[in-house]
Amino acid sequence: MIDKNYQPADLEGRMSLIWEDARAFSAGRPDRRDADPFTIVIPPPNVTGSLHMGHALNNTLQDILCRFERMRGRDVLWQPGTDHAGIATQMVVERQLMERQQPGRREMGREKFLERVWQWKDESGGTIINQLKRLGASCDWGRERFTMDEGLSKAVVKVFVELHRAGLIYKDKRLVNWDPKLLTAISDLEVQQLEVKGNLWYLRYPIEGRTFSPEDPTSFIVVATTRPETMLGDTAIAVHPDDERYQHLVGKRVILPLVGREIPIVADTYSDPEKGTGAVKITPAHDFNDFEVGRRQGLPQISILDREGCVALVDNEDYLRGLPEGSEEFAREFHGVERFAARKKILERLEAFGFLERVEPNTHMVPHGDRSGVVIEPYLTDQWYVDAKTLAQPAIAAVRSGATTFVPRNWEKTYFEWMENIQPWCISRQLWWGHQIPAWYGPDGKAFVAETEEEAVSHAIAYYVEQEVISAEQGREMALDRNKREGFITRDEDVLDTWFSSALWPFSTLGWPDATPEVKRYYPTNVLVTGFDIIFFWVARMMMMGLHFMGEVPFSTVYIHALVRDEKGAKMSKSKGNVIDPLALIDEHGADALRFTLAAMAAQGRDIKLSTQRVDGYRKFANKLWNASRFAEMNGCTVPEGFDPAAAKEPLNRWIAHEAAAATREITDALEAYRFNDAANAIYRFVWDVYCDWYVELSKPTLLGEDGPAKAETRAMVAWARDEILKLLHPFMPFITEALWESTAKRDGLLTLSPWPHRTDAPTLAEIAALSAASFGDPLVPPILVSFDAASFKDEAAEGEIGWVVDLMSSIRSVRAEMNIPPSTLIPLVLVGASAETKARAPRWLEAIKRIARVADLSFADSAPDGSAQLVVRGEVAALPLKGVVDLAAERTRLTKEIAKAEADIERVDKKLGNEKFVANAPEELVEEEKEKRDAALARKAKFQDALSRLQGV
RNA sequence: GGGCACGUAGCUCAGCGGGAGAGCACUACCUUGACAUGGUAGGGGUCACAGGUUCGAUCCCUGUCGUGCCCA
Repeated sequence: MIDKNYQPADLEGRMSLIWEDARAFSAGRPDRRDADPFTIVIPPPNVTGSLHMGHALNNTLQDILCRFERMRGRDVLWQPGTDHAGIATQMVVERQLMERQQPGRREMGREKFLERVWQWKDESGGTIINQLKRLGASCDWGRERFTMDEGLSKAVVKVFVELHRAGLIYKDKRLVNWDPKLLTAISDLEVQQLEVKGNLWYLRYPIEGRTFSPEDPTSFIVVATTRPETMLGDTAIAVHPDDERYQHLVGKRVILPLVGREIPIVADTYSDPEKGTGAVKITPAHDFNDFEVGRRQGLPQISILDREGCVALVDNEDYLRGLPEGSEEFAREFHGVERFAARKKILERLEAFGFLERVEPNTHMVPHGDRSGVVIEPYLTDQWYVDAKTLAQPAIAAVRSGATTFVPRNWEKTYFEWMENIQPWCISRQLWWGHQIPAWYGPDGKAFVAETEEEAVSHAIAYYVEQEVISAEQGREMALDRNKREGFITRDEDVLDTWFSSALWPFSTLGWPDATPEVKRYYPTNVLVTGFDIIFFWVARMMMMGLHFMGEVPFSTVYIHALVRDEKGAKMSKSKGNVIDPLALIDEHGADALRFTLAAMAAQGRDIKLSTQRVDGYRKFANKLWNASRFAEMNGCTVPEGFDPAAAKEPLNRWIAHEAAAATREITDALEAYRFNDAANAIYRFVWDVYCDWYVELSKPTLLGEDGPAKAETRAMVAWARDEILKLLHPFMPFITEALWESTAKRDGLLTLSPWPHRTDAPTLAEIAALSAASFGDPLVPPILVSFDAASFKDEAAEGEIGWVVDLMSSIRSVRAEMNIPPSTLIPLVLVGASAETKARAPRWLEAIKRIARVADLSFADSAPDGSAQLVVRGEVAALPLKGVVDLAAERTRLTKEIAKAEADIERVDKKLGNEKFVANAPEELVEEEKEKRDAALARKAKFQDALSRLQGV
């Protein structure tokens, strides 16, 4: 029994349990052992995450593909899991400690803190998984993985060690993006360039050997800078080698104001003569460009800030080297001053001594940490790097060769652009939550990279014995006794970038590095579904790691979907307060409605502007299906055992089979091409416009009429078509379809595991004509290539008949509305000069016509009765005698309009056909088509004119 | 500055070389035995603008204007 009302909330909960109990989404089901695998790995959401609209879209699309392929008989593995999200998670737990006024991370110590994070993960880390289940995600939940679980950690260590051994991971001292709030290095991708209104300060640097005077321009050189506080670490001034203004100064030295350091003026093409004064200060330890200039020019690097972004001059040997007497005092004065306070203080001092020439407002881009939001400091530190340039080569080649393709294609350009200019990837993070780097340092700081501490120890001992740092005897003792080597080597404290482990996701989740059956069966995966914002973060890196370690691309297709925005097109963000919570939408409208909305709006290459109104509309769609199913139930519609829809005799039933086949084909084609919106719209139209509005309506007379073969067949067919709908709609609206599947018949199994409707190639008339023409006269090709198997349902006669009924009814309704004839008024219908075919058809549809078009009775005549409204239906005239019922003037107006319309058509076609070039150049079929249109329009015009003259006579 | 999109009905968006489409909103009518979360009919668009290619351009090309995003 189907409930009277469609209530998504309880129905969706119930279906989730049914699927779970049946383990419906388990990969490797015994009955599919021989099936083709179909694999998708989920983009693992952060454990800290809560389902947002982006997740909802991303997972809806993946689920549609998985359910589609599962119904097509594939062995589907949708691999779920979560990401440990280093910085984000650590921040969440630290915040929690602070809110509860508990000891902070540092006070607790590393071990205790990590315990605490794990505890948090166990308690709260499952939130998003449950939310994904509410959305209907058909993942193989039993295989859920976490980037920091044992198996995945093993993969991470293995990858690190192997890449290090291959020279593709190395330690280097260079500038990194340093986050002075989170106190860690971050990668280029985690830096956001934000436009900031600042100033350009013009500073005078006195030239050595001249007496400095603000009045004497020859006594100094002016440099422009946006970061005056870094002048403490300047080690040169650069001018362009071709800049004539400064030729005479190259090679001379200047005295760094306030500091007193002597620094050279060098010629370097980095300096842009158009910008500022053309002379630029060089601070290699605090600016990426300056760092490169410094390297080229052999300049010292003087770091003048500490980890927290405060000036650090006391005991700073690099800074103090070579400075005049009394510099310590200045150093003490500025030591510990925060960077922005220091900027102000230094500017005041420069101004006081006449070193500040002028200030210009200047808007420029400033790097910010995407997590902390603070200004990033280029900072000189030792970090671990991946040689991304080398790893990128095969990854570029794989996309070039088509081993992996992007959908839509244009994202490949973005991918290439980035991959071809890829920079070393800084992978070490000064955090605690994450995979600790498997490197141990000996007493002299030499690094030993190994999979285990034991292994590192033995490498270290061997090395130091050979270096004669320790004796062979000592070495043996240390190897045997843990206590003896206490403190001999210490592990690197840093952890890896979260994306390092995510990069391994397509194979680490399958059990790699072990040679599991899963790795063999499910790698490479079929498609990756993700947003364009993580092509660099994730997709590119999976490509690199997958190719390097598995020797094969991790996925053959990357489907890039759009961003979900609010209804005005603004990016959803907490600060703007325009976030639409998918869970709230699910509560209100149901997961099915939300999913359908997202799918219907997921046109390739276009962002989704989500409106809740639309979601509500699709809930109504679900309600419509619900009620149509109730109608079927109330009329005893079931599919009898062994029923063959292809054997249906009734034209209406043959017609719906034909339409179902066409819809199947359209939906299947669209899904295969990732055109989710086309697929969604096709099923929507089929359910509402075809099945509900016409098929069910036209079947009512039969269903409500006397028992007999026609009624039995119609009952079976109404149910059969509904089942086809449930299947075709299931990937989009899994809950309601499964629920209706369950409640409308006794079933062998779940809908979600039922076979997808047979993809019948129902060729159009044009296709049949083309095929026949193409094969005509060729003895090797049979006249018609397409075999019309039992399930092909192609039926021109049925299509012609139902098409005529539909057109007739629509026309009558239209005229009635225009004439303002109330539904209560039944009018007679006269078919004028009807063909034999029409004469045969019409009585079959009498009941339906009476009912739907509000017709009193039907008769045939050779000419239209006087004073009747006349319609042209498929070239034949239908008359509605309206004498006394209707305003004849209104009918005259209507006919005049119809005639004008026909004339306009004729005129347009004539213009075309009158154009010699058109006739000469356009394809022959098109010219034929135009001629046919012309004839049809002429005939229509004649009939309306005839009708009009008849009306005049009244 | 470089790159990628996008300007189509009041709104949100499909379509993309041969007669302008959907949903919502709007107007009128209808409680007909699945559904008023419904039905029927209808109004509404020089497809941003200007050139070009073509027999033919909303669609292809160029430019202009406007909007958004990514990278430097």
